[in-house]
Amino acid sequence: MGRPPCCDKEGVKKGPWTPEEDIILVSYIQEHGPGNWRAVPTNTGLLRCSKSCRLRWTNYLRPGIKRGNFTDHEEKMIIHLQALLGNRWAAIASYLPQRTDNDIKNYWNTHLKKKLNKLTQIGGHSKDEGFTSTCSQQATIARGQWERRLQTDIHTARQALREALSPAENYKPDGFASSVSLSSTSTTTSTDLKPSMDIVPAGQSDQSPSTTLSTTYASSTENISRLLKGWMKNPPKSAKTGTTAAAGVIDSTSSNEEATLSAANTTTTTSTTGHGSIQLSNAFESLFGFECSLEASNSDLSPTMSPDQGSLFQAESKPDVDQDQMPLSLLEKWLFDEAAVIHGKEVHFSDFIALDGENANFF
DNA sequence: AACATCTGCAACCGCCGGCGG
DNA sequence: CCCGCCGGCGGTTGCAGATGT
Repeated sequence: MGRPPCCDKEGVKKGPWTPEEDIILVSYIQEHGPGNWRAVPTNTGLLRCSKSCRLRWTNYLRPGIKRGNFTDHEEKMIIHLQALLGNRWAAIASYLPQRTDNDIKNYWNTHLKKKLNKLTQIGGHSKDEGFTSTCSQQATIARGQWERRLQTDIHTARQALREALSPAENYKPDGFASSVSLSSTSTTTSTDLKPSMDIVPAGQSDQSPSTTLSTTYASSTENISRLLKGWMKNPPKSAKTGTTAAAGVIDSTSSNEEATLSAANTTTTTSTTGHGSIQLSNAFESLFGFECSLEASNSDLSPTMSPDQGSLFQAESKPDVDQDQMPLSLLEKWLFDEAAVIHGKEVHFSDFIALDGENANFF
């Protein structure tokens, strides 16, 4: 309250980042690992506020970010997740590990909202756009069908959840437990955990690269790409062990990140994380990328992914606090606050989707 | 070819919550 | 318990490039 914004300081540069700044930032993070953003401007000499540095890193420079066109599956997932979660872009982004919340938000605001608006105006009878017609139908019927279906699943879910939570509160799948334990310290660095993704430098996409790419920035992205590749090959020594104290925020998660990122370069995954994330994505793609097979929703999700995979994915690659912390609290609320959820006509599907993802852990 | 309008996206802003002193 | 710091999140803006006239 009343606290001046961090960027009010004189001499803080604003506006687009230059390639030089990017390289400085990447170099610093290469050296120290992500985190402790407060120290970044002072240590690097960048005339940027810490927030700007963090944003630049998480939204643009961070390895594993996929840029360029969204696939149909991604679009469908976004549409449905938005319908279920609302404008909780970070939560939505957590289900699309390669996309940033900013990216998804932009994509929604510029593309999908428009599409859906158009379709709802038309009445949802568009036939020329396979995707959109499918999605408009899904968007309009999804709630009802999901509600019905999910309500039928509620009983089962609740039973299982009670069993899972009540006898020993400490029954948590490994990943879930670790997510809880890590959540307090890894919120910053976990944002950067996009394990086992091919390094797709900013401005380059592994699929149908955007033709609107800024050519003026191409050289910089290449530079950064090289930088990052170098980073992958030579993970920061300090970030692995010694940075913990220095950075203050770096923890074991970061080390995992480094390890995983290193592994990413050789596609040798050191843990199941990457596969978990991919499988979860696939699971959701199977969930949302249906031929309108909403029937596939819950039942398909669970077998696609082992509990460990799902939980590991959540623990290690889900930056969002919802993924780390919401499940338990939400589940508790959901479990014990019956009237709010079950009897209300307006069932909060955000709860359900969280639970749905959680089903992978619990069921 | 020149101008106007539209679009996409990077970045900023303000608020909020967690955490530690 | 209070307060300040820090980072995360969602909404919004501004600009550059694309497209239309």
